[in-house]
Amino acid sequence: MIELRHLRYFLAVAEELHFGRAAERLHMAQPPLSQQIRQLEAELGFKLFHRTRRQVELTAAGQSFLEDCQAILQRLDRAIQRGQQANRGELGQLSIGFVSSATYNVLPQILREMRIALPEVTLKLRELTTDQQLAALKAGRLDVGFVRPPVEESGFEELTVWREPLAIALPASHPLAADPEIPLRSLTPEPFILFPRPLAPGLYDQIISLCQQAEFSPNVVQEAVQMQTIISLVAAEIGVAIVPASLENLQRTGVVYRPLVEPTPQAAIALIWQKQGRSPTCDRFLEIVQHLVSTQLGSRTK
Amino acid sequence: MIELRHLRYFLAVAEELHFGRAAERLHMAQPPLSQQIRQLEAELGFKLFHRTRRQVELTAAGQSFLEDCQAILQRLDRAIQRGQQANRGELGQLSIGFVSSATYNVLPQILREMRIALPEVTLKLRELTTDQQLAALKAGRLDVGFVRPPVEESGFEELTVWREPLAIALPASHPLAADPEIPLRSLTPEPFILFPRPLAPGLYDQIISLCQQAEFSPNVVQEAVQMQTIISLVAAEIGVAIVPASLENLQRTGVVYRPLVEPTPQAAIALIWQKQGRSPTCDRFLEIVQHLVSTQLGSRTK
DNA sequence: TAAAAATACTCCATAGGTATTTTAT
DNA sequence: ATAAAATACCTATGGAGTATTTTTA
Repeated sequence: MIELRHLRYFLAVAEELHFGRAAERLHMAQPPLSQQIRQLEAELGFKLFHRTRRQVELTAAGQSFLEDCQAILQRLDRAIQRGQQANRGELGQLSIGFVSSATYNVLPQILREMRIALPEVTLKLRELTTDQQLAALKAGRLDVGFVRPPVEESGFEELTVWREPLAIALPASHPLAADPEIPLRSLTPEPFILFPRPLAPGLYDQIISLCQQAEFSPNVVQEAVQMQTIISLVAAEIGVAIVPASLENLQRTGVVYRPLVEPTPQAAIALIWQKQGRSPTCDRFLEIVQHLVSTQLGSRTK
Repeated sequence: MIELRHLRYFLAVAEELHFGRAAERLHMAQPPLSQQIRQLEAELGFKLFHRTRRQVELTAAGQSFLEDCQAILQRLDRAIQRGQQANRGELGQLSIGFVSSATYNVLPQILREMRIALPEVTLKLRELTTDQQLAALKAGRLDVGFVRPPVEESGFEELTVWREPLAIALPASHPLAADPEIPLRSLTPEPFILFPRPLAPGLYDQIISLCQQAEFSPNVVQEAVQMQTIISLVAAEIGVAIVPASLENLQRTGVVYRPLVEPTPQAAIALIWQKQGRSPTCDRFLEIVQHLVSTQLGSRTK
């Protein structure tokens, strides 16, 4: 059976064209080297060298085999390198889920950082709702997810990466748009646009309870799944919406964002991942996000 | 030190994802297999498998390494195949020298045959004079040569691959061109075009002695190295030339070829090669030419 | 408790060493 | 006569086997 030993020995002899010197280079005696080459030739079924006692030279077949051998040994070195890289999480791919609103706050900076720190990692980005992400994480189709907390499921770890107040999105033509900030109670008679509760129950409940503190129940005239759609409906003057403040990064003609006079609950985005069975790539990603949160994103929290 | 054994074992375990079954497939016991994989992991510096006693699965690094391993083992198989091919002379390259006139008789068919029989052999064709070929053969820059005999040098083997009579090339406007064949003596007053003797002494001497049998010495007004040039000079009405009959395959307006009335010596082309140090490719080529000569070229000899 | 991998040990095949011979220059 | 590879023989490392233990689902 051919072993790498044979190839390494052959390479040395082919380069030195001298069994004695090759053996020296390999830190071994000459007879076992001769023996191993002989054995290799027997396995291959052809002679590698013309031996004329006084000088050794490659046969045509030996020349051909030499080139392949060099490539094979080189390839093995590369394979080891790449394995070690993958082991350090510097190679591979990472499936990341995110709620649409994450596009307007944490995602851009995190992706930028990833491209710098782990350029060889391919990111698979999938916009999904919080519950879709939970399902995908459990099925192993996602490595991490940016969701709207709370997450009730067990088996997950969680890191809050973003906190922000709520704000009002209203049509630019609306009379209240003239004010720099808006008391919640003044929205009592307004038609509201909201997303279906199962989509992000935490955020949904925060919005409803905020209204209830102002002693009214929002008059929901339209539901929409994506934040972009909600804002489009506001632009169409269907109604107003209470949204996370970072949505103001989604500029759209006909829509203005105004802060609330009252203190609002903080809408959070959390990064979640499975406690067990993480890939090294995933670990490296978590380290990077953790570092970002503690240095930059964390301090920006409003 | 990593050996192919390790890679083969790893491949089996990675495919079976089960040490017991993999060991079975490898016709060995399970403990030494576990040991070898463990050893491989130690050499590599990273874990290949997540072992949870009840199930084995590849790590990310293991996945990466697996792909490379498959490629490496496949490449080795191919390397052996190619080495064996080269050993049989079905792979490699062959440097072939030839005198310009060989282009008009033996070369085309031999090259055609080579392309069919040994398509993987790259032919390096070099048009050289007989003496240049001898020098190149001795220096190892040529494997074989098609020359004009005789070859005086020792250390060569020789095979006559072509014999042909001599013929007259003369301007179409020449009065003798009207005759179907020409008596040599009628050329006595003509200006002759000939090549320098060292270029092909055998053929040169044949031409001169032919003239002397007709009791004249040719009046050489112009020398030229290549057959093409000689024919061009005939077309330009500089003179007439005695050439190997197969030159009629070099049709050129203004030139006609006529046989001689007298029997002429046979101009031969021989294939020569060094007695020692031939490559397998060269041997295969010689076999093919030998076969062609004995079946087709030989019987065509005029 | 049952299935599978790891551990402990034993053995022998063979890689590699030493001494010597052969061979070609 | 000499340099270099081949041959002969020996040694001991380590690959592979058997028996057993450990682990977790």
